[in-house]
Amino acid sequence: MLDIETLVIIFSLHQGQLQVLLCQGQGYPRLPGRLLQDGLTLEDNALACLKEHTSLPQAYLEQLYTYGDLQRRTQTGRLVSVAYFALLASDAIDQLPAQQQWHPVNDLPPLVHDHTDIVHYALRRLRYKLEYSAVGFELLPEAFSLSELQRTYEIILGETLDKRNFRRRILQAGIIEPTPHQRSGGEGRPARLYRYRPDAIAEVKARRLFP
Amino acid sequence: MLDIETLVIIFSLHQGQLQVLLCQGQGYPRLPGRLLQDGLTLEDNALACLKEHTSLPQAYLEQLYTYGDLQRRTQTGRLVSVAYFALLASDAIDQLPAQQQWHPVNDLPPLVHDHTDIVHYALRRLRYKLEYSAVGFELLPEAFSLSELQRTYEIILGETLDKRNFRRRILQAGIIEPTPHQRSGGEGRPARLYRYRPDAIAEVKARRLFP
DNA sequence: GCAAAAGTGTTACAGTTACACCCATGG
DNA sequence: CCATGGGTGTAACTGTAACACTTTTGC
Repeated sequence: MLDIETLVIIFSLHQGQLQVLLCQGQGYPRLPGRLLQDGLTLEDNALACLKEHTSLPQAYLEQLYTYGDLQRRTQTGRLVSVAYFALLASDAIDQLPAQQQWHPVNDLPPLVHDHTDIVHYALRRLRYKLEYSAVGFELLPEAFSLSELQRTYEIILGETLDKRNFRRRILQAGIIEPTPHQRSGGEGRPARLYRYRPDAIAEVKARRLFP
Repeated sequence: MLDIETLVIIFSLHQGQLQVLLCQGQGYPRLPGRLLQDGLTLEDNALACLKEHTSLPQAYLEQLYTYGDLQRRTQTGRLVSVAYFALLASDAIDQLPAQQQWHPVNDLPPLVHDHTDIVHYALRRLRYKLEYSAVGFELLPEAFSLSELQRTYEIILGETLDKRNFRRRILQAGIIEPTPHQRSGGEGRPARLYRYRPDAIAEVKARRLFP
């Protein structure tokens, strides 16, 4: 007997940290998963899994890797796991039932099977992808300030960035545009809000290093 | 009924071109594939597929993508295809039965299903990977000259590279080392042979472009 | 000695990094 | 008026790209 499941590593920003959604497994927490349903593509099945756990029908979703080792089994037989990772916008999170099990990716409890390795691999891919594509916006609301964007990058990359250099580069890249609005209400000077330009080229070709 | 197959896009250099191994499909040529066998991991199944078609037990092998749309079917039911790409060293090729169906990747015949798209995606990944990892060596024999290495890069990338810059960068990266041997017998001055340093770090972190 | 491929450095330019102060608002 | 976060430019440096001639071998 052979089964396929989709696993989804669901990332979001929360309390200044990158967090992952976990659910109850056998003994240990585990990644949300769902057996592949007849009539659904792999991606639709992953989206259905996302919806089961967050009620959100849509999100940035990308295939990560397919795991097919022999330890991977259901009760009845062999299992192959197709892992996806998802990025949730922080404003979407705030509207959730709030009884979710979010865990900071830097401080995960032990997980079932190899799920810890899978999360770490997803994080590696996310960091890597941040460096040559515009994927960081997926974690922010539609309108955001440059400081919020910079904080997002810093949280994911785990390092601080220079404010002036960050702004210059992100604006020169032409992938965001100012909106007429400002974020006021907080302390300090109100920030101009920007939005991602949907017509911008999503992936900027990185300069070749080698050779 | 649900089945899993592994597909393998087998690349090699041949006659100054990057070529792909195809086999006979229904009406059109197709990529080598093999239904997942009980007791084999996905990767071992892909290796078994490679061995069926080339008699080579080993090669550079990397998972590419898993295709799970609804058009993908066997006679009996649904099919999910886990695609891998393989790189064969050019000296290994020369020892093959030679009745293989190699096709230049730039001049493919029409293929069954979406196999043409899969090959093009594999090529994109190969090109991309060449820019930040040492994967180019996998297509060469163990000992190679710098000119041969440069030609390999030029063929895959589809552009010419500056000889002096190429040499400086590849040597500075410290990923190859000279051997005491030379390649003589051809026309012109004999070339010093180099080999890949197995202790070198395989992936060089590309400079971040963004931001 | 000539054809053919191997090998070798320097200079101009572009992109990256480092760095400190003034501005607008709310309380 | 002061605390808080927003916003701005320049100079040194580092890495990249462009470029032409000499060397070694076989015939």
